[in-house]
Amino acid sequence: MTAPFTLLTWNINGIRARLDGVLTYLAEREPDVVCLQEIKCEEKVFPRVPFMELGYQLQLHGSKGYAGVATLSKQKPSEVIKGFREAPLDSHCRILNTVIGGVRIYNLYVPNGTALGTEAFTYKLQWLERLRQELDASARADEPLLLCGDFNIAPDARDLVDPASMVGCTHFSPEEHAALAKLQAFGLRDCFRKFNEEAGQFTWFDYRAGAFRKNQGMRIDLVYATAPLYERCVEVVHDATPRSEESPSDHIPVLAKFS
DNA sequence: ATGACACGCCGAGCGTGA
Repeated sequence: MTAPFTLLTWNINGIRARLDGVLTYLAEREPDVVCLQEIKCEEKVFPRVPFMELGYQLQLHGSKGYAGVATLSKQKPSEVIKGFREAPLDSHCRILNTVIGGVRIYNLYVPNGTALGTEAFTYKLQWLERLRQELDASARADEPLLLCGDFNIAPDARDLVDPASMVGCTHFSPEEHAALAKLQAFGLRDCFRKFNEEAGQFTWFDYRAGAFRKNQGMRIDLVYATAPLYERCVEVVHDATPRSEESPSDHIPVLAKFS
């Protein structure tokens, strides 16, 4: 995109349970591109009309009651790919790959992994490995490319409350960090950390035990960009305000501005 | 040490989340 744009990435934990809040937020902020994760519905059930009325084009990749991603944009994408390029294609519906205004944008809901040693954990690692392979085969680090979404990995010790207590747990294991590092080694940089080096800057808070009130969470919703786009990144903000609204998602939105 | 919320699943607990 030669023009400036704002990007919003937000795991909304069910579009049907969150519709009013998301619409209100988009109407206020008017981001150019919106990457939603965990829409938790099939494409035919997604409430398209109110988003179209806000001026968005909708690209959906969803399945019944679980996972699913949606990319909304004011400008019509020039390319839309659901899932990986090569079979097997993303049966959980976790990847939506679009080109909007000349920028390839991967909207990602990385598998949770459940627990170390489980099939789900192996799936998470393999999924990240496949993503790196796809980038190698189809993308270039010297072109504008953006990966954003719910990575389900806290990149470093600043990105959760008590690293010591997370040893042996998913989201902060050496295996996941290695997979993330390998993905990043394609030539991607963490846009939030361009502007903020502090610990305790979280995007997800457990619904239980007053975690949000106590700022006990994790930074797992991330925006990665290749160098040409990273240079154009002028702001990344975690916006906690929707968490104080009624019936919030357990994730807060992340807004990134590019000049 | 454990549990604590919430979603969507054809209707009740359950799988899943992180």
